[in-house]
Amino acid sequence: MERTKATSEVRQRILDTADRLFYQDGIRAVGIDRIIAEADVAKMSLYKHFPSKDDLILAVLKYREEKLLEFFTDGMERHGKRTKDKLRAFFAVLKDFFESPGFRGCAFQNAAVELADPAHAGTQFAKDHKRRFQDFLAGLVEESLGKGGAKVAPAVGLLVEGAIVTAVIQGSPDVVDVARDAALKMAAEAKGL
Amino acid sequence: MERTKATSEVRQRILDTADRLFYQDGIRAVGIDRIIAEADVAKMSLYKHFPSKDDLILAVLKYREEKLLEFFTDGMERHGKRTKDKLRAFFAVLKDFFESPGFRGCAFQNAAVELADPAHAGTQFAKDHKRRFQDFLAGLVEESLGKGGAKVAPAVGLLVEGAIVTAVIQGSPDVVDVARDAALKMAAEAKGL
DNA sequence: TTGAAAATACAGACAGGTCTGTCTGTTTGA
DNA sequence: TCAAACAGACAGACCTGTCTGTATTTTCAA
Repeated sequence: MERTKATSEVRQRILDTADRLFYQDGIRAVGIDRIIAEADVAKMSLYKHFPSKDDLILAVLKYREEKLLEFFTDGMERHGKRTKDKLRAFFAVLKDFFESPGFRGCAFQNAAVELADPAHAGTQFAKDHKRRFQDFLAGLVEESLGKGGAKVAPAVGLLVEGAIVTAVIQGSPDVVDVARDAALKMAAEAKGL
Repeated sequence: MERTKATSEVRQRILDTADRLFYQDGIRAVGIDRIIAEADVAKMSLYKHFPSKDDLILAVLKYREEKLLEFFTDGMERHGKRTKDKLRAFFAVLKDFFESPGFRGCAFQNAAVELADPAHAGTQFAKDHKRRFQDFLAGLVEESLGKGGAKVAPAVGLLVEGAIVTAVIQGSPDVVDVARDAALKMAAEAKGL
């Protein structure tokens, strides 16, 4: 297939560079000129693939969600060999995430804060992503607890979100242990009843 | 007295306006020109009170922490008349916060995300604020549970942080109920043991 | 009480830089 | 030949921070 369009190497280079810079320094702090310089492409190439910066932002968020899903599914499989409990494996991957170089929290959360506009497509996407992520997490909890999982999944989600923002602010991944222990305890008690 | 200096009316107007605009639209999205226009002051007046925008940002964060402390202490006293439990009163005030007009999450969290620079004085202050806030919360938990509170306070903190970011993303304050119920349950179980 | 000096604030031009997005023209490779 | 990418000037808006000069208010002494 000569779908050069969809898999254009230039387009991919722009996406990778923008993703890295947006996450590292913030969406508003990174200009188009810097992206094209570091991606080593012409300005018109960028604007051909992404008609505006807002379009690029949205494309980057979609791209990042793909990579994040991959990171978690791969990671859980890796950790799943040692840990039977899916929830425990999830928190192990979350810890990997916190410890990954350049970790600066949840890109979707950050985007929503930076955009500061509920009508922006990026904000909408961030909201949708959080719903999908919560569904994913609720699925894991239910695999561990059965139907009773639906009762504790929302609270586990809050522990995870809280751990993310706290890890960024504190500049330390240690808080993930607090979240994991609390989540496992909640799960154990829900199972006990 | 030279009270004109410390409580200068112009200075206060700048602080109030900048606080409102920074919280509403974001620190980077709000320029000096807009602040002086809405505060109805001259540009040189602003730069006399705050030598740079970074100085203004820091001053606004300090100012906001004062107001936040006031909001919570006042609110807890108000709710405390109906609720004996301090932790329960805290979550009632948190709900008030989520429902306040123009709610857009935690200003310190937002500042840390927007500044995207661990060395920035604003980022440092945000980190310090979170520690103080967590200490405040831990104090409440211990008042409810005695020494056992130290065990659950960190997890309660994560529930609160998670609730804040989730309320913003979802655009709904309802999630505070999830956090409250989970926190009270954790507290009750810690007391039972 | 009055009048001059000093501090404060206002008004707005300006410099030098950045931003997004457009345009023209050239090069490259299939 | 033709589409994609490169190179870079450019417009128009915005940014922070400086500067000059005027007006208002406060202070304090005669």
